[in-house]
Amino acid sequence: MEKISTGRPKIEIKRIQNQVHRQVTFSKRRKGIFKKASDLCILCGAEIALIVFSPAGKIFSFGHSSVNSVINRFVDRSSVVAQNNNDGSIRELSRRLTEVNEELETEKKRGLMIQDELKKEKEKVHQFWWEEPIDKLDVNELRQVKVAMEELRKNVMKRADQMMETAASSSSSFLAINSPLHERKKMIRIFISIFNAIFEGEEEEGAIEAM
Amino acid sequence: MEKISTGRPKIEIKRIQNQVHRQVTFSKRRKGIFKKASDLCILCGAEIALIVFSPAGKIFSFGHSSVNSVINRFVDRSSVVAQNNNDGSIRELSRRLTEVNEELETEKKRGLMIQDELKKEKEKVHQFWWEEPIDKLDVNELRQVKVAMEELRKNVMKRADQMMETAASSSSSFLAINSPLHERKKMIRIFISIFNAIFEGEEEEGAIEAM
DNA sequence: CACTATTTATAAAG
DNA sequence: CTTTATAAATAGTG
Repeated sequence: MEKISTGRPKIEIKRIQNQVHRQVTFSKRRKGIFKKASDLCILCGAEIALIVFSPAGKIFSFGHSSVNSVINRFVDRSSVVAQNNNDGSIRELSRRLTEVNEELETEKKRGLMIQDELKKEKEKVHQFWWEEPIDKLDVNELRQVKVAMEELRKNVMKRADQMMETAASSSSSFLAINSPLHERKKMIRIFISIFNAIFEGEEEEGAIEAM
Repeated sequence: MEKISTGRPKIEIKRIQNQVHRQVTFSKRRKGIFKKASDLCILCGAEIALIVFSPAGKIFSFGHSSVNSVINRFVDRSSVVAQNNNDGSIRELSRRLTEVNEELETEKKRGLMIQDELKKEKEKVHQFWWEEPIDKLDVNELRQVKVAMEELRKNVMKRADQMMETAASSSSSFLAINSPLHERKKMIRIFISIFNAIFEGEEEEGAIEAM
């Protein structure tokens, strides 16, 4: 048993013919060079822009402090004063547009995430309150329910009264603005139904009192 | 004579403090990274632009096929808009920039509003559900309230029954485990109170029915 | 800049 | 993706 691996062979620096092989090497070396760039920035405080297009046309870039700032610095230096008028302003505009576009993208993502969170939060808390279970309440909470029920009873009564008045006088109210007359009458009927649902159960009451 | 070389030490990737040392490292690594860039171009046929500013402000660049061509390709990509060197494209760019800026503004506002709503939703530690106002419900919600109230009535009755059974038999239940007998009796009284609060109001019922 | 002792990067294979 | 053996890069030194 000699070498079970050939190890890393020396390779000639020339175009790699095998397509798959070339793609693999591209990935590995791209990773390597971006790390080198980053290291150089950190170690020496250099400003660097590195832009790489893969043979397939995919783009990769790195910049410190940003690709655009380095490009601008480069363009300023190299283009003497020649294209300061037209090209320069186009590039500047392009740069700004890119920046703003990126910011917009970020902002949209953020918005979506927050919206999602809000949705979850609402779903979590909001089965409608009147659908929440009574089973899990402790003694003190049940006391509060009692008080609240009495309050609710008053409110239902009051609101039913208001409804009646509104219907009788046909005076305008926040409801009347959007509701035709028959709609208001329907609401009144519903209030009465609620009222009845809450207060109608005398027969069971007797059973309880017998205890 | 003595080969007491320590060899190459591992170094941490952080800014090199010593100024001379930093300059030396910059030179060495700059050479390295430019070779890597060149290799990547040749091996894989990638298009690369590499721009480096030394901490002292000196500029070094490498590009295949040229720095500018790669930069232009980069700018084109990221700005979406084709970059023809005429006034039309400037106007178009300007217009788009304005557009995108406005969209960004809207998006930010929307984000803030949603975030605000989320905050409120979370803070709304819920007054306990039975304390929530009935005033703001619409017709459909009121219908649901009615159904829920009927359900609630049944539940209260059922629970009161359970309480009675538990008290009568002294059999263990999830409540009995933690509650001494007098505590359970107290709960039963509370249930009965609730029940009464809900179902006792005959006198008002008459008034409603008169309508 | 040249010289190593070492760390890093990576080509090929699992 | 992980491993392996080896090529390449490079920190400290003269």
